[in-house]
Amino acid sequence: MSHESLLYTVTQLAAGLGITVRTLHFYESQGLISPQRAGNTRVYTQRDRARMILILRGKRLGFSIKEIKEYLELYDIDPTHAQQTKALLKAVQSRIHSLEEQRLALEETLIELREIERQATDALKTIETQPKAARKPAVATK
DNA sequence: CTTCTTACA
DNA sequence: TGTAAGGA
Repeated sequence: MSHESLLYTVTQLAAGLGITVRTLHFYESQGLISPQRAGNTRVYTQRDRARMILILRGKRLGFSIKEIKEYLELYDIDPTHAQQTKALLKAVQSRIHSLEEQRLALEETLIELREIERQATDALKTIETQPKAARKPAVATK
């Protein structure tokens, strides 16, 4: 396994992943990655890079740092990846369910807003149609 | 100039 | 996560 030695500096890895150095420091502070150190300077390995790719995907799909961290921890131990795969499936199904609930709530909100929009539009149409003489100002004109 | 930590937004 | 600050 001689390919496990490709190393990166913070700047290189950040650029390669399309993120900032600050982001790498952030995930490290959250315990999701733990790069080696050459003195006090961080040295990232291929493994760190692979983990970051998983982290970024998890974030993109809406998972919390905690959830992503738990998944990565399982990924480390269980070699067969059986346990983490089951956990992943569960988390993914949960996320799908959550998003579907949000979609339902969103659709109901849109229905209500469109109803209000319709009523307001009708009300204005009625008002604008009335002759000026028929309108009664709420406040007397100076 | 690059990197690191700490802290606040 | 961005940004700023201060040190190595």
